[in-house]
Amino acid sequence: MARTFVTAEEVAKRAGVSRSAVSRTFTPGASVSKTVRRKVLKAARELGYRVNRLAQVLNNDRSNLIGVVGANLSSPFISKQLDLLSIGLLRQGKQCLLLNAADARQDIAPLIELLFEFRAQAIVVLSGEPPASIVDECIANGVRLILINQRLDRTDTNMVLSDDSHGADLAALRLIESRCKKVAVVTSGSQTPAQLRRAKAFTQRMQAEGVDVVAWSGGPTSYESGVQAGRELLVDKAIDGAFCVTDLLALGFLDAARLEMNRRVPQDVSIVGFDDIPQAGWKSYGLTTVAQSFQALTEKVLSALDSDEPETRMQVVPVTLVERQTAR
Amino acid sequence: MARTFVTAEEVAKRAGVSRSAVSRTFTPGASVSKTVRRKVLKAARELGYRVNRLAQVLNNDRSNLIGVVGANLSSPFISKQLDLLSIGLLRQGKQCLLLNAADARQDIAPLIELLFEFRAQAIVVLSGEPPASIVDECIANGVRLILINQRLDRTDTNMVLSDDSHGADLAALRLIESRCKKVAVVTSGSQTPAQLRRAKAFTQRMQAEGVDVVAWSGGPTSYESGVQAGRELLVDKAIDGAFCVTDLLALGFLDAARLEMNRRVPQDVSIVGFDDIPQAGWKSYGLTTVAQSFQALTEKVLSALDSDEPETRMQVVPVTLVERQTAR
DNA sequence: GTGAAAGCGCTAACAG
DNA sequence: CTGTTAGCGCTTTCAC
Repeated sequence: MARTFVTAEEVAKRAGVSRSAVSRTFTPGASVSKTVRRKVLKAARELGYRVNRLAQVLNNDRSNLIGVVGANLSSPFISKQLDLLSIGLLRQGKQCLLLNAADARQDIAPLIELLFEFRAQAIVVLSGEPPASIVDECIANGVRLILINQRLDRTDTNMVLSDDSHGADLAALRLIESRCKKVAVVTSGSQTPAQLRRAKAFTQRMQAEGVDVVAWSGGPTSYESGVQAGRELLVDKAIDGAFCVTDLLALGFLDAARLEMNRRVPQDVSIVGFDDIPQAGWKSYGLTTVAQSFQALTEKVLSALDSDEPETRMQVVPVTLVERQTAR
Repeated sequence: MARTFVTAEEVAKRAGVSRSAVSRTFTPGASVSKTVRRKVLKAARELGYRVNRLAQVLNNDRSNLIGVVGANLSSPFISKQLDLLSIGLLRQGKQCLLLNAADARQDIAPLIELLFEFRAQAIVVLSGEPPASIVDECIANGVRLILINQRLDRTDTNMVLSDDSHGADLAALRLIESRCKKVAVVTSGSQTPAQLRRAKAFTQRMQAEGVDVVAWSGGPTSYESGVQAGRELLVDKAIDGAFCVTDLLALGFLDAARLEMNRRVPQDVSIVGFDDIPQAGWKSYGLTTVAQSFQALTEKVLSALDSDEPETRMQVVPVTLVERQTAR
């Protein structure tokens, strides 16, 4: 079993040229004669040579490594983001170093530290909130930091986020249109900043309109938590509407309403979600929800990564209400 | 602004010791005196020093980088695998270099080449089939290759896969138990080897039992393709059972059956899926399905990565039938 | 236990 | 255009 990779030196020897000639052949804008180039490529092919990017970086200091940290990678929402992001990165010729925070409450600071050690050029945070000290260090070391759906109160970081408050407002207006008298707002126990923003904006609007709102919160951000919420809340026969700050919660709530608590949706209770994950569109659900544009979010992230000097610090991506069948 | 990272040399200077002392301090099994160590650590902290792993690798040649290539990263099945895998890797102190093949038909060879350039220690293939030449090169360069749910006809590669044929057999037996007379077997148009194995084993068993089987195939591996299959197949009133080689297909089929084709499930038609993705357990579905153990699959992969000399080349993970409500 | 010095594989600045 | 010569940041003999 051959152990070590072929080096440029070996290629040079075989091709009968200098090391630098080899290097140049594999450097985009270098000047090499056709003949030398051909000889080198031939030798390289025969030997199975590949540049060692790690060694390359040592000189360049452009690692092309983009750190991606996030938790809950199998949730429909996050996985979609990751999918689009990783495709885009590859297209930009960048590599994606993925660090899974395992669960959202875990401190992501150590992961970011690790990314420093790999000299990541930029770090994209899909979920979790980096402590201020880390943000400072990113800046100090020239590592670009991009936060998704995270709103930090500082102007020196890139943030791209969906318009949560407006989305929540759309949801509120829709439920008002349904003539709801008493609505629930359900969040998960992990109360991320985004969830909080949505719940708050929703509640404000509803109360402004004189509608009763009861808040529920608990469990992880999952289908099951939604079921639980439905089970507990719908004991109250007066509740005729619900805003679940996440589709996963909404889908669980919907199932609990119909299949356990014996409610007709939307006749007895109107339900609105947030995210527009694929499952929201499945025929058994047809969830009315506030759609985040995964595509748009990802594009903003990618362009922030690509530009040399990021002019925009906070980019808010618009959301839209997707009307399906769960709101009267 | 693109400030450069602090180097070991600077730390050495500040601590008043040699470079080597610094290096030793950050090398697990090295011999440094308490005092020197303390001085170094102090200086390092003050300066915000981090070892440069990239430079480290140049000497070590243990990059700790594990390449992961796959397509369809947002499908419930793949994303779950990736989630578990990335958590496990981190726990093993390895880093995950993620390359998204964008779509399954894309050749993954170039991605693997790229991984070579990064001197990945091992490569895990979540989906897609690497050409033989690439497999050879992995071996030649001492890069361990691990294929998930891929059955290559060679003994020099690590493969971990679910027991597809047995799973398909379980599905067949279950439908026979339902007294089905004419069943459909639905695969997606991308006909992966795994799908083919399932369909084949199922068909064989059914025909052996004298049951009529009609095959359907089309579209990507998605919910929508399942819907399409249901729509087209259930025009035939005689069909009273279906085996969808993937849960995503099964869920779509189920919805089409109930909501479009006016069938009661399981009374009129029994449906069995494969995978056991989270959605299969959602109350609106309650899909009877063959469960792959994501956990077990991942564990095998992780242990194959961890062991120095992989003894087992092909590891088959058992599957189980999860009885819910879609089979009579 | 410690420093000096020699690489790891590559790129870049500098003569020719 | 090409080879020679320095490094990039780190680890690792090897003497002391």
